[in-house]
Amino acid sequence: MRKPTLHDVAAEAGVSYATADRVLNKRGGVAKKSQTRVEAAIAKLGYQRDITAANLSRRRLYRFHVLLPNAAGGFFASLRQLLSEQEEAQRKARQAITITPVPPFDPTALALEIDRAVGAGCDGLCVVAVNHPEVSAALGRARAQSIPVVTLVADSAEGDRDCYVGIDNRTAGRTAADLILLSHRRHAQRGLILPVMGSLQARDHAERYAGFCEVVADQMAVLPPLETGDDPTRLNQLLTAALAAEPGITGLYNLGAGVPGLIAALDHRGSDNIAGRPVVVSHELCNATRKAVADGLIDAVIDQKPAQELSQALAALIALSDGLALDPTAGQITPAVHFKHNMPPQPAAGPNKGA
Amino acid sequence: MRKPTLHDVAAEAGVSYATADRVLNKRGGVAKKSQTRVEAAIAKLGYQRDITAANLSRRRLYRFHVLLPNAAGGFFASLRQLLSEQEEAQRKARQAITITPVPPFDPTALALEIDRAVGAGCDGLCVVAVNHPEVSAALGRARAQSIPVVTLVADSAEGDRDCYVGIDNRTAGRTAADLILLSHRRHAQRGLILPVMGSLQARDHAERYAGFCEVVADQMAVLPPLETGDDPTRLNQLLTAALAAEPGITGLYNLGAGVPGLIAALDHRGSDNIAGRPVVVSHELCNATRKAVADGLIDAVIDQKPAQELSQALAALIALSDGLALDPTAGQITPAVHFKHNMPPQPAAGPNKGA
DNA sequence: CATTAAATGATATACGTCTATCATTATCAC
DNA sequence: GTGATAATGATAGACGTATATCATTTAATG
Repeated sequence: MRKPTLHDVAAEAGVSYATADRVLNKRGGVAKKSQTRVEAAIAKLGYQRDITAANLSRRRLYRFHVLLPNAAGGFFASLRQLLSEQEEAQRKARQAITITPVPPFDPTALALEIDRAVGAGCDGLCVVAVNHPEVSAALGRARAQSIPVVTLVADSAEGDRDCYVGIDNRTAGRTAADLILLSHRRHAQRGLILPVMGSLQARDHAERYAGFCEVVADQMAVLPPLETGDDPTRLNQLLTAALAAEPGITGLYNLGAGVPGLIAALDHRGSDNIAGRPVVVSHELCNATRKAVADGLIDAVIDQKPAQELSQALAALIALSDGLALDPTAGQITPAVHFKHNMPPQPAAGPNKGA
Repeated sequence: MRKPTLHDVAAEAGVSYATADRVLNKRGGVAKKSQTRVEAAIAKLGYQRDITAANLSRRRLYRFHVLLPNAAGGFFASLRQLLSEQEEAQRKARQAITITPVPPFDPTALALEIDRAVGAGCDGLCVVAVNHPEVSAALGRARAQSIPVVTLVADSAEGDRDCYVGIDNRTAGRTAADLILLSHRRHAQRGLILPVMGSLQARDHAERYAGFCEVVADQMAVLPPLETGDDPTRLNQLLTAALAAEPGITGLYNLGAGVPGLIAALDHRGSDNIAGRPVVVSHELCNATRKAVADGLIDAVIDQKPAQELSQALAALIALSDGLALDPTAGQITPAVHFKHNMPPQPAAGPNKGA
């Protein structure tokens, strides 16, 4: 027995195809009686609209807007790069993706771009959230027009979006804590840990920090975190000073950006005996962290796998605009943990061949 | 400008739709001249067949056969469970998946089931490979009929399959090594490590072992591996004896199955001071390893994320049967590393609601 | 009962591809 | 040139849905 079609539903309900269609697509102008009969038939037959046929008929193009912070270099730059590489492939799947760079941490600018995307016609939004009433309001306006919203990397309030795709930052902080505990595993002396972060205001940093402290606090001493604003220069200065002031530091958790500053401060100390240097755990696999791991300056890197995040975000948008229920694991990303000897190969950075 | 259709291609090539179709679908009976003109037109217009329309027209059903070892409990049991849960969702996507249990490590039985699946009509095979000429031959027969073959979890020779979906076992072994190195990081004394494995004959075990040794060998002493045949009882016996014989062991790498035996042997030693106990790294997140980590008997678990493997394997089969080029990262799975404080929630084991 | 509005049915076209049939034209050997 | 074969063109129906039009039936109102 093949999949039931809308014709089958109409027959089962004893109405015409047109009426069944009116119910299915909520076109209105149907008597309540017919409405219920059609719905009953749909339930009875287990009818599922054939989305491919529907899309074919509609000449559907999924128009997705992705708003990414335009921070130069680093994590978001590689995200933008990845996305533009995927663009061609997505086009084949009837997806037209518009990438809009947005000033980072600027709620007004982000809200403006959200409204603009909605105005320009859009079937789905993918946004790196900034927690702010203006942004919430703009996302609310989008969702009021039933435009699906997916937050990427940084989440917003649950009511603001349909799905969050990214790592659980609290768990990531706990992972870092476990790594540092492991490094002190066979060590009698109590550890002294220094967290290094961009800002306690940034929700993702705050969550990582909280998760980290939850686990580490009762087994080790944790110094007050350095807040660097993700600025390498400032990070270098603060960290150099802190290391000088506290020679007993046995571990560092760098949970934000500004890795070059971290490296400068660590490198400066010279490469005396490895066992004596603090254990260093950092986030995000990039050129800087790769090199630092290879050089033995960073012990472990927690990576959120931007490529996978992107494809899951787009998949979620498609599912949402098809009106499918998201399975609960849709947005979950398990971060990868990398060390000196299990580094994945550097992805080829070459642009697409051909015109 | 919208996507070009096959009609556009025909017009561009100056032939009829029928001829363009004959070329596109290799029906034969076309003059070489027309053939090249059509191909040139396809290239010029960048024509891409609309797969959704094609599938609609063909009433296509992807009939995939998944052959999984029928080992009771443990890793493959959870794989089978996952797969049957996904079945309903896949059906919506025009996929009919047949799960066939196969005796583990039995090349003849596996080859037989492969041939049977091919005979029964099949558009794609997903197999946990066993390296053996009989299996290679059966896979070769399948591929001779241009049935795509994906190996899952355990790879076969490169020529036998189109794609391998799973972790890189050598890299996983290196990850385990890095974890153990990290645990000895702040430790002056040279470590003494005992590897515990199912069999050196199993390719995945051998690869993990090799990767592990590559990294660890020059910094620590590695004892000859225990070969347990993945049997918990035997593992318990061998390990208990080994721990008694070598009280100086500082680390264990359990790279196969039989975790309950591992736990019995470790538990038996009593929970004296944690710092004194060997560091334990194991594979596969399951009830046994979860509990052992919670109890502090296992320090880290490397998991290959069976759910993700399955969905990637099916995605690869679809891409292959659509004749698309696989992107090179299609089969790559980055294993997750879990510790006591970053355990993911136990997935709900409930069956699908409704009939 | 007549009048108007609401609900429904019947039907046609389109989306882009696949498949099949049949008529037409080109090509070859002899 | 004749006949046979190969290549091509023209066309129609199907897949399941979306969308629109128009005619018809049903219900509501006075």
